[in-house]
Amino acid sequence: MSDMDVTAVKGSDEPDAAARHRDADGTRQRLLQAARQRFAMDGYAATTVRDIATDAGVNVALINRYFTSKEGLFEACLDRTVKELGDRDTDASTVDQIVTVMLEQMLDTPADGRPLQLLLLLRSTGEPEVDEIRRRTLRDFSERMATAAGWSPQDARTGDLVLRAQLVLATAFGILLLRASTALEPLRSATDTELRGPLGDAVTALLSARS
Amino acid sequence: MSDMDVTAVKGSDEPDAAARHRDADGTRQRLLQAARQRFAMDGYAATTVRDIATDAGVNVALINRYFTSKEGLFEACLDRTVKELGDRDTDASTVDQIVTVMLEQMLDTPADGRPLQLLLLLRSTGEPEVDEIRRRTLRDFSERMATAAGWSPQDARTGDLVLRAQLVLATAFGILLLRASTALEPLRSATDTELRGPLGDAVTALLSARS
DNA sequence: TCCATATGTAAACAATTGCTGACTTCGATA
DNA sequence: TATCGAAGTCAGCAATTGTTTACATATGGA
Repeated sequence: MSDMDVTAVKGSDEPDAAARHRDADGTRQRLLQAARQRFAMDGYAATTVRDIATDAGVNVALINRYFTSKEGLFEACLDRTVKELGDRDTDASTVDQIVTVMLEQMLDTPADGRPLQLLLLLRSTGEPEVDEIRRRTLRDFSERMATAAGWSPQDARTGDLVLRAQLVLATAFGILLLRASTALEPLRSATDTELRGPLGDAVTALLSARS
Repeated sequence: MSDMDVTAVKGSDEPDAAARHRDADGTRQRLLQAARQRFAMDGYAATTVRDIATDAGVNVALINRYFTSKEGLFEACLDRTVKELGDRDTDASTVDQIVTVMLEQMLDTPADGRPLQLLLLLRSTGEPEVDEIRRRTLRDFSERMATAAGWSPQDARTGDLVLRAQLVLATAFGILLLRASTALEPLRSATDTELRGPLGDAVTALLSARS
């Protein structure tokens, strides 16, 4: 997470090592970014506010100033994930598109921490209220996926499609965990090309219309 | 904290509230059982040695006496899981049998904490040495599964079967997490009967011989 | 019976945790 | 320029953490 080398324009609001001082919004973003990374990778309890502050290159006290508490910072991270997850992929209407969206979510695009976004939904603070947000988000997500796969609440024949969509979700989470957290080979080093085939088989088997 | 909730501990001799005094081996077992439950459900960092001791109905200091440290206790839990995982399912040679074994591992058999056993392999202490044990165990497990599905290291056509087996593993872990830790409905309440169909479809699609 | 030792208990240790308050410093504005 | 508020720093608090130490007590063999 090196600094952007935007040295061309003087007086720009880029977070230059010298110019980023006294930039409250920039500081908030740096904290959010560092927190997402830590929370997603190591979990809530294993992450220290001092870790986050150090990663962000920011004083520890500012976490409490800008986010009230460690838990407040986590909720802010969660909010962003929930928001971005709500915007995205409302267009996926076929199983193939679902596979594409899933791969897109799970692929390493180092610029934004996309795969970490999802991983965050598996991390718990222990507070029931925050956990409920996670649960509802996952519920919504799986129901949208089920809908894209043909689910309609009235149709009894598609009754288990939500469950099946949640199995797809479970697969995605398992892959993310084994890759990012456990670093299991060869899964960890598998490219999206290598993953697309097997993952497509699994998702298709789970979501395609059956007799 | 009443003593009622610790009587669920499986002991060779009955751990009666009166009779269990001065039973070193029984105390070790009570600690191991409580620790597995906590570590698997809440993770390593979120679990307190005092939590474990209270669950086990045992003095905190005995953790260090019998297992040296919190991490030593975790390793002892891990050893047991690795051992039981090594013994089991060396006989699964067809995809159907793999599904059966997976369901057996994931089903709630309250007596022993089978699903928690697997979940433990996702929990990290942060110590690289302990993590390596987890990694190797998962690697072995997935290679055994791939072998059962027809993998041979020489045959290039089965080259991605280990990766596919790890996707099966990922699915299992995801399901366990979403059920036990996140309590996502309807997945959490799904019976093994309801799970067998979808899970069978996914595993078959991942591991069956393809053209 | 008596004592050595295994087992368990209680209290407190040092380190780390999240968090707070008083302080300084910068920058915009009157 | 003087000033006031926002942004950041610093030191330290109170609580919790894993661990250890000193002590109590039960148990079995001499």
